[in-house]
Amino acid sequence: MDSGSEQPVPRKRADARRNERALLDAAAAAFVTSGVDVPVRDIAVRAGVGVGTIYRHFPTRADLIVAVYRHQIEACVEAGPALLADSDTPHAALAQWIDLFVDFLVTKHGLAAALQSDDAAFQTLHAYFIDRLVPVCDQLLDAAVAADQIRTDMDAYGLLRGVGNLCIGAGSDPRYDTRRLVELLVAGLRVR
Amino acid sequence: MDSGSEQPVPRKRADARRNERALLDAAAAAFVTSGVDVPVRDIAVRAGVGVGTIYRHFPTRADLIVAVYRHQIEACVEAGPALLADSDTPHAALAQWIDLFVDFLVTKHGLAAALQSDDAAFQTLHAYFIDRLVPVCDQLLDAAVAADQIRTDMDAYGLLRGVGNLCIGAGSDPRYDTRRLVELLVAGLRVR
DNA sequence: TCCGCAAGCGGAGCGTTGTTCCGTTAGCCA
DNA sequence: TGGCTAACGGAACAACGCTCCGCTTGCGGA
Repeated sequence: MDSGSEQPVPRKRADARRNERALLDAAAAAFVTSGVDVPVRDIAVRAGVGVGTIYRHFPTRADLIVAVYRHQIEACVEAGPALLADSDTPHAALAQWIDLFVDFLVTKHGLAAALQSDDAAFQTLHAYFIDRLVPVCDQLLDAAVAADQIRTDMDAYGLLRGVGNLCIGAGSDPRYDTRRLVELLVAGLRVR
Repeated sequence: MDSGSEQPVPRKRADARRNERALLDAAAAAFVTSGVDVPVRDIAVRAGVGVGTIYRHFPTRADLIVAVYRHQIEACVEAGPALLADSDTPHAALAQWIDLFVDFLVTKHGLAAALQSDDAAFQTLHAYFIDRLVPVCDQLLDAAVAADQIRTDMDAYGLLRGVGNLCIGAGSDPRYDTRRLVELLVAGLRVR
């Protein structure tokens, strides 16, 4: 964290900053209408730039996705400790936090699938989610374990991937109720 | 089911039958080494045929996948009633049957993901699985419900899709334990 | 204000894959 | 054996990810 009066990294050119902003807006809009798998060319057209400009600012699709959703993910990260402090029980906090995570995922068409993809282009995406969310989930799990509310043999990584997987295809079929399945999973976590 | 001495549909030409067999073998081998997303051309080369021949025999990738795995899926279908008859409790039968399903899915790289894909090319695949497996699962669920062993608010379709989803990415990361998560899901099903 | 340079841009173009289409080949039956 | 046509093969087209390089333009210095 530099507190100097001037940035050590030289400021980017005005058009570069303008394009980056335009790309983020265009990508966000494109993700809503066509999912995170929307063709790169479509995003470029929306933003009024060439495809080369996209790759210069965001080398992989994962970088673009992370940039678009960073704020929401961070909000989810910060909600963890807050829920733990406010909820009646650690298990309730865990359930509510997972609900938040599900809320986030099911509204981003194709994101849950991209998260589990073994495509190299999505490695950064996977890493970012793991890096930010696993510690929070770990904290919630630890608290619930300490309160003797859940089994001890489930780790945060596995749980988050499981929940993420259950969010794949949400909304594609009215008979597939993501939330009920997640609820089932969390219920299975309880000690009996 | 026609029991006449001759088929109403004229027998296919010898080369056509030979190629279909070669394609099934080639596809099975290609699926093992490269997953069910293996490029069509690769399968054609393995089978020693042109790509046109693939599309003539199997109009969509789903048709080819179904043809390759039909035997194993039918075995799973038939195992349902057998387990129900042999197991100690309906819930045990359900758990064992789901284990069989998981066994099948986790050994087919990419199949679980294809199953949930909303790609039109996989619609037939999805439909076939649903058509064959949902009734069996339904039977097992009904028996467990009748024995007061599980909750009544879960339908076979939702459960199977949930289990299928949990199988996505199996084996891609040693920290992701598909079987434990499925076990958790089935545990959450129990009445408490 | 003007100049020069390099940061940044755009999109043509290549490689990969799915899918179609049609000229050619070769089983099958009379 | 001859001819009809089922069946074949692969060229060709479309869609997409990604790279590369000639051109543009923002910006600091004179």
